[in-house]
Amino acid sequence: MYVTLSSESTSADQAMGARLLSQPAASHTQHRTYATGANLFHEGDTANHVYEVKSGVLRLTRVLENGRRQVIAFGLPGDIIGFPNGDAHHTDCDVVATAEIIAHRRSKLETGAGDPETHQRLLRAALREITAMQDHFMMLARKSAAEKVASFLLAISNRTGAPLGNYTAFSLPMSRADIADFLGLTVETVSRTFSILRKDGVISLETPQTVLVLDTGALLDASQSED
Amino acid sequence: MYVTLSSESTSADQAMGARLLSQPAASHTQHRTYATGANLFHEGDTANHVYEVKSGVLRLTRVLENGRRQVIAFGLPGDIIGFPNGDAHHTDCDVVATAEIIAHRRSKLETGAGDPETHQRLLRAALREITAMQDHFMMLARKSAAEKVASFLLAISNRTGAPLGNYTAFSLPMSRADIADFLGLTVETVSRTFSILRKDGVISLETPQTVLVLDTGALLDASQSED
DNA sequence: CGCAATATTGAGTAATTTCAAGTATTGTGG
DNA sequence: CCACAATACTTGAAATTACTCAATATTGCG
Repeated sequence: MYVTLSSESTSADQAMGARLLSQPAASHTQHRTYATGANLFHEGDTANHVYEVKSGVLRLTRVLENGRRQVIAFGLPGDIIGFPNGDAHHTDCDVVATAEIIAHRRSKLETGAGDPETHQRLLRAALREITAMQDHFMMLARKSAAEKVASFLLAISNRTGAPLGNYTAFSLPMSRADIADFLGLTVETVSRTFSILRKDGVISLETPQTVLVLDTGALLDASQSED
Repeated sequence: MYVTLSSESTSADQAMGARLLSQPAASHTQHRTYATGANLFHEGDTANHVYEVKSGVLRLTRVLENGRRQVIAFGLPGDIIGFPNGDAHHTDCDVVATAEIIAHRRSKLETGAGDPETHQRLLRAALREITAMQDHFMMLARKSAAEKVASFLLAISNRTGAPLGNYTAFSLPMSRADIADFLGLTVETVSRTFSILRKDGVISLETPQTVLVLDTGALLDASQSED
């Protein structure tokens, strides 16, 4: 059971600087709330923690020299992210929707000494992450734009959706550009695909960030073309 | 330092059946040689081991219901593959080129008790795997066919290439279909791209499976379009 | 040597991107 | 609170890329 504290240190200027890493570390587990736009770490930063998302949404990104960007993953509640390779983080991690985060010292992942239970939990999360990324491969390499967008909406819906009458509602805090960079599409293609789903009565958008799934079956069909 | 034994049990009929998993396990580490075409495990199999590649090439694949296939990774010498999620493997693993394999019991990954050094080594391999997959994301989502093929050749060249005069030679034991399914392309596009690289004097193919890199610089340029 | 499997090449097509407006939405200073 | 600027999203048309289908060539194996 985790106690989620909204510490007072949530202001943008503090959060933006990832002050977390420079704080005196009294315990091995820190609870913090990060505001939208805050950065948890940059690519190349020394990795001292892995992060457990209790609420909100994080975004892991990687940028190629020529500016092309890839969103590696979104961190939703329940996810543990920021697994380092060697001593450094290999992605940027930013807050897309105000998030309560538990920071676990990296040593808890690396050795079971002291807290074997957390060690096991983090290890299992890392292995789960590998499987999740393999799913993402299928998405990136072997699905059409329509299937990608439908799969994405379905995944978010299943993870964070709430029933609303016969429908399912959820918020989409990330931008169309984030979605495009996650799915390997352009912003225009993502937007067009949303429009088609709307025209077909599969979803409805209260605002561009608020989705109502009207026909889950149709969305499921759209997520995996038949043949 | 590892001693690589070519055990006598290399015949196809034994290797094909992944007999390894049903053998009495006297030790926690087994050395085995698997012939081309052999299967180490299927998706859904109970995962008792992770596999360290000493020589040869393995292939990890995943298949969608509608038959679309994704090659998740190739296991080259030095790689450790087959990290399970829960108790089951989530990919198929087949041998593309006769391979010497060390099977480590899964327990060695899961707990440091007994052999903390191997535990650490396997854990680090899992984290390295996450990073490698993130690189693969950029490839699948954000590169053109030409860039994908060039990146792929470069990666294999760096991992397994041998100098030959001023050039670099290596073998490409996997089929064009495997390469296509790894890069998210069709066989035809892969073949065409090879032809272009050949016409441009970047590579030369002794046989379709034997590559000679004539101009590493040009290959490097091709792997990351300028802008 | 001949056959089956694999790889290459060609032509036409479908899908997504690119470029270019246009329309909302959001945030900011007056 | 409003006007304006900036940002984000949507839509359209043209261009490009990779795919599909089809035929041919090559390779490897029995």
